[in-house]
Amino acid sequence: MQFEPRDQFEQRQKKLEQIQQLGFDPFPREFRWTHTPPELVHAYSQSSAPELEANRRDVRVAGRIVSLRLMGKAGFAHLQGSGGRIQIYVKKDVVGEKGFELFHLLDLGDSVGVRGHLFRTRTNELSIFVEELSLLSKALLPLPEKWHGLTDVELRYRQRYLDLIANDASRQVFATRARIIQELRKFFDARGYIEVETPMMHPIPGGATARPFVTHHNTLDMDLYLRIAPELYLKRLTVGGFDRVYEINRNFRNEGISTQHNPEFTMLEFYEAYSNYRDLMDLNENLFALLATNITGSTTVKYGEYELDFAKFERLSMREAIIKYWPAQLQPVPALSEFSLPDDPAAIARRYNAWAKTAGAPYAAAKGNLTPGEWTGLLFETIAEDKLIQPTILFDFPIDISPLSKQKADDPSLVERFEIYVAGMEIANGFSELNDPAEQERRFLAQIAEGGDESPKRLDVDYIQALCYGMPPTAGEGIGIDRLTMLLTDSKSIRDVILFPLLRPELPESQSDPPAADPSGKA
RNA sequence: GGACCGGUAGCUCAAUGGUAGAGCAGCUGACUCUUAAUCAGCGGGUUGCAGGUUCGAGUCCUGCCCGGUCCA
Repeated sequence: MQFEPRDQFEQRQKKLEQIQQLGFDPFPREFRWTHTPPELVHAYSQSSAPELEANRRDVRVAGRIVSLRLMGKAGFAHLQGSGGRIQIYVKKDVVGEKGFELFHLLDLGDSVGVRGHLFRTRTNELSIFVEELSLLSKALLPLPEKWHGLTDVELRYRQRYLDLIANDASRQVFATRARIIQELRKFFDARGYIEVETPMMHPIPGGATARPFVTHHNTLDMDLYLRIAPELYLKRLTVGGFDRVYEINRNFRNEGISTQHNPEFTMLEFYEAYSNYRDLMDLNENLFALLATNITGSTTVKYGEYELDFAKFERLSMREAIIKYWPAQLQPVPALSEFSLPDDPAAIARRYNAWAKTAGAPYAAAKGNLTPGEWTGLLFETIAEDKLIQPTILFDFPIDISPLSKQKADDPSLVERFEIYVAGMEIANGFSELNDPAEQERRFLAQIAEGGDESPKRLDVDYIQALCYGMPPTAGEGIGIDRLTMLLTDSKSIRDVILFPLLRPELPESQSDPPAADPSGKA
């Protein structure tokens, strides 16, 4: 075992041995504490020095040493734990010869426990007057610099534990993420939903259009796919009579990595029988306003340069969004009716692209031949998506890009589907679920016929069979938890809200070298 | 995949093509109310990797690795 910086690592190991020689266990098994550091700071913030002296408070506190000021026969340190820190004062007279020797052998980063009583220093800082000091765990490697913390983003992701120790803001993000998930559970539990867990390994990947990760089960000798979405299993449960179900769990998509994409990401999916997509739109407006208020204290949330207002959602059809954000320099603006004839979306795209080339605007680049609905979707992504900053419900999707949604009664080229966009990001996707097994089979077969990496290879007969037993009219939705957390924590990269985002592994050479004889002659 | 930016001590950062530095952390010593403790002294580098240009490269060129941002 040998890590950089070698000199400090060895120095700390030497101290560890000295601590053992004093008779202390450098890695004891437990410490009984009465308060966390932030609990004390909060509970006694108003207690004056005379009050604390008159009414002695005995406490036992554990934490990591994050600052250390030694002065001859006394010293101060700050203990950090549970997201707060408190100062301790250690005096040789009080802790004794051995206790003070231990204090001198401590380093920044060590975990310690103290027993003592509260007092205030001359500068009025609430502190613990230590009567007994225990080492709880020796840190053999030094912490990042105390003043600037850890700023190297690569190190923050690779060694998240250091980021969490050094950067309180990072700790806060993940604490907030946990509260968001708690709030979501409360919201759905209160509405009579039950939480379920469905398979992460699927024999046929389904429920989304994405390239899956493949793995293999040896005993059954079968390939399995890490799920790209839980959708088809959750809908089997609505067939089974779970009329309101939700699941919060990971999805896996074998695709690119960006500030908005991680190959594994967390999704909330929920299904509600006897409701349609309009009901879910209303539910979302309530949910987002409530979440924003409970998490940030207000329905208006700062995100980068924007003030997002979750109290009001704009509702736009996909076609309306394209028209609304159609470039002003390119006239005439297409009319709504121009999207309905089979050849027209492609024609609109051609006209847009011809202009985009000369204007240097984003290009609606199609891979292969697109159907009219695919053209409409592509036009939306190219022209409008990144303009949807304020919370927006985008609805009326083309059927061609919505294989699991129910058609609109008055226009079978469209489906009862919506997505929620905030800060130019897709946050949620919901629809009235297609529950006609014959129509679902036709759509699956069309997908398979189209081929490609992102299409299913086999018909999910089992799912069609489930629909044949009758699925009630149902509305369902998925909400991306990572992106939602980004919005509510003002984070601009998904990696800042995922504890351990996927990174390319470091070159192994640096740490696998056996320690050789030192050729430099130093030592 | 492409463009641009970055990688220097454990951490945070300097260094016209001309002797690789500072602060923090570390080590030795002093100090019984400090708090970015202070004071005196000391050690610490394959400048991401491999080539090239040059009398001389952290700096310029080429390739590669890792990361970031934007685009596809």
